[in-house]
Amino acid sequence: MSIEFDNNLPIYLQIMNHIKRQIVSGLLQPGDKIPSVRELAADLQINPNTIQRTFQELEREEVVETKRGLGRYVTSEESKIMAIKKEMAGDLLHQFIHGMQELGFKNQDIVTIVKEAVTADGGKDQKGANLDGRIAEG
Amino acid sequence: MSIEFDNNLPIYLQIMNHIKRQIVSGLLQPGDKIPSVRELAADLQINPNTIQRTFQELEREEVVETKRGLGRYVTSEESKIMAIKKEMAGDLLHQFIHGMQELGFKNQDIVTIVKEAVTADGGKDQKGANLDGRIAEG
Amino acid sequence: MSIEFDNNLPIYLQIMNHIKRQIVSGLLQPGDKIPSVRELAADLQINPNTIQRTFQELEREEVVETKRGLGRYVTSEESKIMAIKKEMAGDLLHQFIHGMQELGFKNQDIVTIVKEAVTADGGKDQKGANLDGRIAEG
Amino acid sequence: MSIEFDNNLPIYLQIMNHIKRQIVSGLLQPGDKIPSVRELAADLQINPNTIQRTFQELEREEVVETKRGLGRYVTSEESKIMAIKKEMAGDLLHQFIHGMQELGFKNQDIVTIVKEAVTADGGKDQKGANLDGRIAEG
DNA sequence: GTGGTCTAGACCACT
DNA sequence: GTGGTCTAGACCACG
Repeated sequence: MSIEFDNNLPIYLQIMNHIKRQIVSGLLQPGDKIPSVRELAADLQINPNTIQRTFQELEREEVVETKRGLGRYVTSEESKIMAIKKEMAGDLLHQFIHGMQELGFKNQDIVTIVKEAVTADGGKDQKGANLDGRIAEG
Repeated sequence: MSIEFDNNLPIYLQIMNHIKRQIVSGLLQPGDKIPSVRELAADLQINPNTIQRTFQELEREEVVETKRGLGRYVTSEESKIMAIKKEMAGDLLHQFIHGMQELGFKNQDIVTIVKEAVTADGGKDQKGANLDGRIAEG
Repeated sequence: MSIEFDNNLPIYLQIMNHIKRQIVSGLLQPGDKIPSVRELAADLQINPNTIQRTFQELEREEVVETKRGLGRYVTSEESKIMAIKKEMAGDLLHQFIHGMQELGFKNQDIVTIVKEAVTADGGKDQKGANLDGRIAEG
Repeated sequence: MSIEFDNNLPIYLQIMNHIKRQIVSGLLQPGDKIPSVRELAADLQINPNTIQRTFQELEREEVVETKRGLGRYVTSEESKIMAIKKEMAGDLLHQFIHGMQELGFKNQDIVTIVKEAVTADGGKDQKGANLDGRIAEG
């Protein structure tokens, strides 16, 4: 595991999101063991306190469970994972559409922009590409 | 002008984004005078220093210009405004598509979800609606 | 007359320096009439109060003199002009050499850099050209 | 660290330049920890907010980096430091030569004046010394 | 301990 | 009246 850290967001949140994404996308399966605090801390070169906080929060959200003396495991409740996926996707969607509307884009434009971005190269590094036409109209 | 403040983000950034959106969406035109520090501070019930910080950052991004002793004005370089709009839209787009891909959605699913969200109700509060089907497949 | 204004320095100071430079370099001769406040204000698109302040300061430095009802004139005391030239040149020189020394340049390097800059193109827009070698050594 | 403050320039800029000079001249090495906000504030008898502002600007220029919870460090990119040194020296050079030319000095005179100033006493307080001859000719 | 943000109130220079 | 800077003191999140 390796993460590019963004200075604006707390590290523990970034790691949290990273793990949630791994779970939601299936990379970590329900019931899988997750690394120990000290292991992950060494791996990511992060203060163990920060990792500890990450896990605390994940536990609070019932994404991982602690088995005493054995370690931490991804929750085996698949419905919980589904709920998280739905929540994360809903947040992304809402934030995107709301944001685009505030910038003055019309709904139809938004769909077109997404379609173009996605067919172009799969979404990597096309920041702003294909946007020019829409903006001129917007 | 009135803003609902979100506790997670610094106030000065929220005001900054608010003004950038007003400019980019055409509500504030190039060359328009923007409120004075004291005026906006009184209006929003925010400390003048915080407003000052907001404007300072907007100036650094060349979105507004100061005319000494007269006040601050929206930049009259329309190309700059276009660039900002493109940047803001590109960021939103990238964040959305990248995020959805990390959650395990396929490109075609992403397009469909956006299309449904947009045709449903115009993008307001549809958090998670219509997502269920796609998630089951993803 | 036209001046490119730098936002960091007060406008009245910039105009002041501009006029002093014109005098010192001979462009304005001792005894020459200088423009009236309202004339210069209109010409430079500057608030007349600012021009007024400019002239006040120039008068305080005895660079210009007012002849009542006739207008303002460049001082006819050539020794005064010489003194100003010497002062301005001395300031420039001191600021330059002191600054370069603080950056870690040796005296011999400073001379070489100036020589190269001056022989290159006369001092315009060669910001940093020919500096590379010296910096590596410095 | 101690600085003589000049009332004309904002304190935060003076501290900024002071630190940049320390870095550029090698007194602070790449990767070195710089004093904390509170520490430097106490040391210089300056309000911590002012120091904060100083560091914020240095960060914007990528001269220092923040490691969250740990402190601030001189950038380890030596090329960046070189670029800063080049920029600072270029600015000094340009300002000096351009200024002297505006005063009516010829290129050869400028070189001679610098040479004399530097050989005289190393650049300290020779304001105007040795200038007289040149000025008479200029 | 570190930096980041915010408030309150003040003074100054400029137009 | 405008923006720019500075002080004093406070609270918070992060590591």
